[in-house]
Amino acid sequence: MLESFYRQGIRTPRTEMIEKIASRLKVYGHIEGKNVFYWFQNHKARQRQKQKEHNMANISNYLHKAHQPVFAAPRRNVVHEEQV
Amino acid sequence: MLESFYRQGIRTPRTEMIEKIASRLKVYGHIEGKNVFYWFQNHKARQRQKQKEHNMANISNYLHKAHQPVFAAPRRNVVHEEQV
DNA sequence: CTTGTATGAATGAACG
DNA sequence: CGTTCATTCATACAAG
Repeated sequence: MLESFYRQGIRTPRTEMIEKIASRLKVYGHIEGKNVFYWFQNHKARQRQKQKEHNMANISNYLHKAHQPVFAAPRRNVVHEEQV
Repeated sequence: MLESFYRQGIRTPRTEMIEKIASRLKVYGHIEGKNVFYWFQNHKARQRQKQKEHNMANISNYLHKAHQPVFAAPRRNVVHEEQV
């Protein structure tokens, strides 16, 4: 249920929403508002973390295997070539 | 130690007090004034949050379960309506 | 049993 | 000040 809310775009629900969700979850056990709050906090953070690691992996992969320079700006009038 | 200060009523200490506390805490590690400052700021904020959730829980409880024929809710300091 | 991992909780730091 | 973010701690559980 929490994940469905998350998928619907809810990231950092307001206290009101939190309490509403918590009250619906209470049928399954002792759920408090702060539990819901922590869930969203953690889920968002870990989603970001995952995304970050994913990007890092891609970049790393790219730097090691790839062929084209990453930030290759069109060169013009290069007079003296330097080693980088 | 910080909590004892807090319990004694210190909420937003002045720079002078902050530095005094920080200097006493330095024996335990690299404590700076801003660390003490953040501590009081966070502690106060989270104390309020807790209180807020407590109130919300009561309200929620009231709205959902306690359908006693009460006509007036003689509550004061109900932090229920916020921005819309 | 130990090792790895998922997750709730907590807290320092910082933003708007 | 209220809220959000990043990081860490602690624990439960799974894999080996």
